[in-house]
Amino acid sequence: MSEERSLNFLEEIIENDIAAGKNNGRVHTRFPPEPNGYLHIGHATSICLNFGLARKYNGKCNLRFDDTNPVTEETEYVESIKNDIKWLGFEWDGEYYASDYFETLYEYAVTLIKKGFAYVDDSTAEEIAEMKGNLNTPGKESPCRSRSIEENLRLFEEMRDGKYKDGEKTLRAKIDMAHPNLLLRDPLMYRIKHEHHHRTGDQWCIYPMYDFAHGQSDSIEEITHSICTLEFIHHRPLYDWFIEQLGIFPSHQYEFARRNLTYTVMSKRKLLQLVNEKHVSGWNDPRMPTISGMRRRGYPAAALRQFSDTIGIARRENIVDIAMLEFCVRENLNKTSNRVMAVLDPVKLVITNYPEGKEDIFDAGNNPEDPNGGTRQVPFSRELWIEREDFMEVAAKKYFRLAPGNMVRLKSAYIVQCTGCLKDDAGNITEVHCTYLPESKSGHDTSGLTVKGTIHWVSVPHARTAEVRMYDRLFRIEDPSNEEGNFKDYINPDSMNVLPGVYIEPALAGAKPGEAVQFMRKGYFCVDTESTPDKLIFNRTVTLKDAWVKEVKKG
RNA sequence: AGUGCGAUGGUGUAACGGUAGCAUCACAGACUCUGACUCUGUUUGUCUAGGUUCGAAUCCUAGUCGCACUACCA
Repeated sequence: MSEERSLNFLEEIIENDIAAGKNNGRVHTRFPPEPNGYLHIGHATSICLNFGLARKYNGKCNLRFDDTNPVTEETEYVESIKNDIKWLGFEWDGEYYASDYFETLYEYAVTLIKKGFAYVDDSTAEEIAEMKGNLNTPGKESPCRSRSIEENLRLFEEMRDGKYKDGEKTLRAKIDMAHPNLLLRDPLMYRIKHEHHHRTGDQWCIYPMYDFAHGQSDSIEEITHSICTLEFIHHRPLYDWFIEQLGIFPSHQYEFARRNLTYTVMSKRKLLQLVNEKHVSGWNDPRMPTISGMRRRGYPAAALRQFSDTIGIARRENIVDIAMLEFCVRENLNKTSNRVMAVLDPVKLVITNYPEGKEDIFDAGNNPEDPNGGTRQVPFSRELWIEREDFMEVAAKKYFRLAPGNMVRLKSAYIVQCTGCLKDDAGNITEVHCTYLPESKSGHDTSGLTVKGTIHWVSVPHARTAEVRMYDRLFRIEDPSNEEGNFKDYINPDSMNVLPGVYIEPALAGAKPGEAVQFMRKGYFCVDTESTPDKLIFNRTVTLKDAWVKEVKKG
């Protein structure tokens, strides 16, 4: 039955907490995106982690938008984020916004001022940076540090009332300007921004910094396990300090290593650049590692969940081979997608002993992996389209497709024997000729023959056409971010190859956007969102593994 | 340089003082009306040097290497 699976380090922490009766055994996580961009595969694994942990331990998981910077945040992103999480198959327990807590946060700040743990600083950004010191020299205390509590209270209220311009004053925590952790050298709690906020409008002109919003929001929601990536590890002492001084619910932060993928970039800044500079068509371009891009590409949500599960979770840096993701995609699609025939690079096959005008209709199984997958009808005639690469005038060794004298099975139809080919003046093959064996009809084969090769085909008079977009990796090297020079220098020039007139079998005529199929022997494809009944468009989701390609490469 | 975190096959992840395992990749073979899927097998690993111990990936010491932190971003 089910194998005993070892726990990851977060599950261990949680199980220990439950065993110790911490929080009465309650588990409450949260996924805290900032609504300033689209979610990517890294977020997807974080979503699976946070929601998955809550699910596993009968807990809850909130969705909380970390919207404390009105300059970059927009409602458009809120909607796309919610949509992506739902598509991934998760439901949040509470939908919250850090901006919901602005009033409470303000009161918390007042509390800290009253306790002498915060002060208003008149220093400019440059002065603050100057006084901060650096990695090996301690900082200097601001002249404002010794202001009286009464004055701080008055000034902070005036900041809120809009009496000061952007950057004129800040509220800082009073901790230790000589602390080896730079974040503890009197970090900023509030800054002035006369900006319109996507939810609170013009109600506020002071906004809390991440460090004075995130932990407090966790605490307000009584989050038990606040999970974030490793770069926030230096923030944890500050996270704990604020909670302790405030005496509020003690949420705890735990960090894990973000997961990187080969042949891609993950930072929002770089992704934004790809979009803005039109290297891709948008955030949901099928080559993008965004959730919306992968969805459009045809990656099933279940594959993303499986991927997240498979790669696990740890605290060491890593770069996951994209082959792992592709494996998960293939494994899911193999079980669920119907097989159909499409000829991407066509050459005509003429069956010289098949009467002109005659046709057969074959029932072809939709999915060998699914006994209840049903069948569809596929028309057959004297002239068929086949792949150009399925014929060789002189067969290479181990090549068992069409070549003069060779026999192959036409999938779901007859066995044919190649008799030769026609060429144009330039020597290009224009037609392949063969004869068929009537007694080899699929399902009623009495020929007694077995052939090594089976190829796919589409009947010429019955064929429909579609545009097929052949996608490949966006970058041509494993780790574009770590390479010398600009990451954009490593964009794969062949990341998208559009085939305008691919022949597809007629059963595909009514395919709807989002529908996933396997073009037999060619890969998994899905109908693009831009597809219409008049102009069908397919995206290549992922290729099939191809032992023949490897054989050819070996030479 | 200061502080913190980390180091297990090509990649990801287990082993919590007692047989270095799983997945993927690669390779070889079987099967096949998809050169797919499936099945079988193979190669490849504990950063280094000491120490503790009957026994060390695990504990200790010293080193090496990598990453993060010096935004009024999150």
